[in-house]
Amino acid sequence: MNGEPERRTGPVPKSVLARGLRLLDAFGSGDAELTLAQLAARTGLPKPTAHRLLGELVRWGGVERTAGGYRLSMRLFVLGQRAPRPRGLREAALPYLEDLYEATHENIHLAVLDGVDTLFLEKVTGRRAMPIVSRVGGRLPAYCTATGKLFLALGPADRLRQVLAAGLAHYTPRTIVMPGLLRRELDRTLERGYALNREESEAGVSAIAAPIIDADGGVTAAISITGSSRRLDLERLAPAVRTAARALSRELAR
Amino acid sequence: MNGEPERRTGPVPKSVLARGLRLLDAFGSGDAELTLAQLAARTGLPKPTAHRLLGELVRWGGVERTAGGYRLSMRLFVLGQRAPRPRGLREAALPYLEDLYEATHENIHLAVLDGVDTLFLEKVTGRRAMPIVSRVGGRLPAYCTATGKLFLALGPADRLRQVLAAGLAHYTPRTIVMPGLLRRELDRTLERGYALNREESEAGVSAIAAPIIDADGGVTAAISITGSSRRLDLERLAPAVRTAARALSRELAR
DNA sequence: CCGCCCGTTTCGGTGAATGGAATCCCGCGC
DNA sequence: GCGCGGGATTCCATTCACCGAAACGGGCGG
Repeated sequence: MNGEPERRTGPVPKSVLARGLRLLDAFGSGDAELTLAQLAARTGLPKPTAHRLLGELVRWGGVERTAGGYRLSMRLFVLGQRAPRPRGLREAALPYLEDLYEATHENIHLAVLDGVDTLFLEKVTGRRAMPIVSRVGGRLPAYCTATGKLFLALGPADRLRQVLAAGLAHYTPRTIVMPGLLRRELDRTLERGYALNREESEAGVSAIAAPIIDADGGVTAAISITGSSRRLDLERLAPAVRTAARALSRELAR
Repeated sequence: MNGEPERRTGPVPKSVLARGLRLLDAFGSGDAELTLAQLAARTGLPKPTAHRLLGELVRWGGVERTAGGYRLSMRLFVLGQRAPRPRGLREAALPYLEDLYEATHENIHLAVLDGVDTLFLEKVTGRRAMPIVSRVGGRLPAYCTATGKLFLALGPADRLRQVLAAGLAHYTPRTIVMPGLLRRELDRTLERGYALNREESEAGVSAIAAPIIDADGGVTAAISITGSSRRLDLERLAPAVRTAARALSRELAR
């Protein structure tokens, strides 16, 4: 009936804390602000309960009231910045990302694997770069992104199995949706040492990515250059991304 | 006895949700990970209670267990990125910040006022920029930063009153701690239209900032260039920051 | 004017949450 | 090897914070 995606994951938890946290989760990336009724519907909580818990979240400061709704507040942003895992990585990577941006003036991403998705931890962009959908904190399926292919190609075989089990969907006509073809593509990725995305996630958009490797030889992250298919000569950019990725890997391993 | 700052703000709340959220707040920016005992002490919660609630936070995913402790997780970072207020501003500002970085190769900040502090929403930096203490999500007193002075100089008079009430402390020998001198400095800031910080927050570090103005003429944010006092010629940088700030203001007002 | 849907408030019953106490599990010193 | 201190974890009887159906108020559209 309504355009809202069904967000309910299992039954409503009985514990107050879990219910309150579910309210936070109910805010999707799409929605700037939500009404009480929407939040109650999404979380499955009775309206009075949602109302009471939201009141508490507002008092805490993580949520703020607006005329006719609720939205996540800056305080939550600040809290999130304290998380050590993305922070160290982002701060170490930033200089390298800036170098790549300056050299290419295209979109530069830092991403990690999260489940079966590539999750963008940082995005450096500018006026001259082609506008694309990705956002910091946003995600795309691993199988149709340059960074994601690295996690699949260089990671344990089980990862790919999970991705295939979850199913491959078309994002563009060029998205690789045949498991066999994807395997071939990942094999090539592995032997090349870098990954490509030729309009597989967004029409007209291509990318090249190189892996960040930890001391044990595992892929922990990836950096990519993304831009207009027409303008980008991916192969020509390979040395730059790979050099940056290798330098960052070395710095992180220290 | 212990080096931990006293984090308790008032008495322990009785509501479960507020208690759980207090556990999240207990993670300062300094500490990568905390033990159960530390968290219980900081929040004032009995150990079994803290243990139970942390278990729930871990199940939710916002906190993760490590060998011998707890830490904030990537999920919290992602959640924070969804907050609309900082996000729109950051995304709009990024191209301008990149331009400034490319032109100067110094540290570029985007900041807003939060209470009596300047809060950094974005930081663009690189290898050639002087390393400084500021971090995304971090804060410094408004009275000793270039961005902060703008909020005080261009904002309502009450802001300054609050800052003075909170007290002025030395961060460096050059920090302005005399209310009269600070007023003079803010007057000059107001008439110039941009703000300076000459080693007032960190030794050897200077900065220049320009304000982001909304449609009603209020300061909503500020951008700054920060670097080595020796290397930076602040006055020479003024046109660049001011132009960027004015352009961003116009874009946001649209 | 009326019906609809939203947000807000009320309130008595109840089970989720509580936290003191007991237990377990180290690492350390002797 | 053995006792000891400090942290983490488990138990469980008590209780009070939480619940949510129901009722209420208020704006909007028909």
